[in-house]
Amino acid sequence: MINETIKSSLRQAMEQLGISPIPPEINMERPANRTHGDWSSNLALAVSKKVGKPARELAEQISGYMNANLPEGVEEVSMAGPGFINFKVTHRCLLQVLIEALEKGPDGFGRLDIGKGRKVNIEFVSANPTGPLHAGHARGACYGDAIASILSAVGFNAHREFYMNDRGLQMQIYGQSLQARKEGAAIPDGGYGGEYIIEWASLMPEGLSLSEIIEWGCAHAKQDQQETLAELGIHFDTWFSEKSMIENEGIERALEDLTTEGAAYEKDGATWLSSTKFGDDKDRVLVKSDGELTYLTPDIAYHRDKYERSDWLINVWGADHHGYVARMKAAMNALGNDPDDLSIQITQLVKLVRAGQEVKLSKRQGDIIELRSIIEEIGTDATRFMYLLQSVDSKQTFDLELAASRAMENPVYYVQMAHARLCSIERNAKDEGFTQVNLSLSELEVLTHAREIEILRYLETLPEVIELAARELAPHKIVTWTRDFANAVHGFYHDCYVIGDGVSTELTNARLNLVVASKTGLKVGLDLLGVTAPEKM
RNA sequence: GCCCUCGUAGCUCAGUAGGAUAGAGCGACCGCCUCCUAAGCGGUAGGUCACAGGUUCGAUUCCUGUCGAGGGCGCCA
Repeated sequence: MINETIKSSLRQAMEQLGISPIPPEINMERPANRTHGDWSSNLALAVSKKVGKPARELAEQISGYMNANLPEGVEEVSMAGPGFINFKVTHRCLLQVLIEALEKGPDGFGRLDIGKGRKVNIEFVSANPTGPLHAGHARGACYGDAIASILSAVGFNAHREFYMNDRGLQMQIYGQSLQARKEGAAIPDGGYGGEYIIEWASLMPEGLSLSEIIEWGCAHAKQDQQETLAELGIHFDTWFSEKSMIENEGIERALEDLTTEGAAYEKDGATWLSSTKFGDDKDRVLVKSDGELTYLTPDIAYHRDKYERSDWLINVWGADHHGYVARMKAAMNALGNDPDDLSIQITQLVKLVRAGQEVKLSKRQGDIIELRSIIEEIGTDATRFMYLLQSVDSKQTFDLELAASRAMENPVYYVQMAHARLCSIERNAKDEGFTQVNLSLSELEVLTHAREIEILRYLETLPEVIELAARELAPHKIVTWTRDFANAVHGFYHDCYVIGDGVSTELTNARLNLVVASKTGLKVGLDLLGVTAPEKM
């Protein structure tokens, strides 16, 4: 990478000029303003104090030296502002990204190996098996799946996991609700009042016992959820059953070990976790005085199980669960698992509007807008793209009507259209007898138009963007890149004809390389988001 | 009361491991098709980065406080 080359030449320049101390880490960044160059270093500003000379003076000295001894791939070094050293990269160096993208293709370009095959377990959705997935599950579903894809792309061994709370009181109530609806009776107090219960009860076989009803209901809910997730292209590696930990005594063992570690105690007829010892603000009940487990206890056993199977755990939880973070980390800490290996990502709420009007998420008692109906309304691609559009740290609002529209102001269409246009150029070129053939650097040198340079510059940043998205578990950074890159593609499309009068054969061939490389970039980005890259629209 | 996330253009949001003139899309206004999808491209207007302190050569970014929005503080799940 060119920035590595620049770093070592900076270091060399300091040595030659006798400037010390040389910092262990030299910081290279992309200047916000392109006229400042392709790369920039704040080296002079950073060391100015220690060296005892003004930053501008140091920057002047270093850039002067480097201009006289230009590293490979650098065209110009300059000092600017309060003491930045800016680098302008050569045209040839910029063109290299084309060769890389074309050689690696959509399955290789932008892939890194920072994960080194480490196992990361991503638990997300984990809806109760008592009903269909609803609007509230959408953001976590899209987010969890996207970070799993991104982490895979940077060399982690990613595992998608869904935790099913298939035991406990709420399953009893769910079963009783189904049973009541089956018999045409009123649902019990605090029961599941949703419309879907009536429908599901009618699908249920006659004459089942309550425990059989629960088993049927659980399986039915799971299947229903699986279908919805499949529509979104989300497939879990593991559906982990809470009940299975009763059968294999995992919960019991967790309780015993907490007691052995001195992290659990008895009080008022209940068993408590001394979570305050490990950073929580109060102790939490593990076993209620009636002998029933709280939600926390099986979840502790479950997380411990995940620790045994993975190097890194990521949980995607809704904002309403954030209060749960401290106690889970405390419990893991008590059991001797490093809480830093557990990342808990909280997703903030999403508000839906339709044509400017807020969409009420809960329709009536027990019924919430189903995720399925959102997918039906706006389509799979728009669902994924829109839910990934913004940082999960922020509350989000988006318009269903806009997301469903086939119009330029719809960001999904804007990006997909850029890909479709590139494909269209390829098809038209083929009709004219041109097919894309990988060219050499010198043959690509005809690509000098400002629009072409802009594409090269954006394309080059994709691997960095993927790395950042992985490091920060932030898929929306990839979304932003695809939107910016699509903008560059549309500009190129508009101003640079690939085939036609006045375009030389050499230029057509070079531009076809740019077209295919750009397609690769868009495809890589969209793949990571789980959005299709259409050939035609 | 305590905890979490957020507050950036009229609207929806990027940006911040401290850096140069704070960006995009939409909306408004003005241009651009005899030519690969005008489902597009370009331009103009629009900002006290909620507010007040602090740290720093430098703060939208870090710290403290205030205000505002949403969420959470159960022997519920």
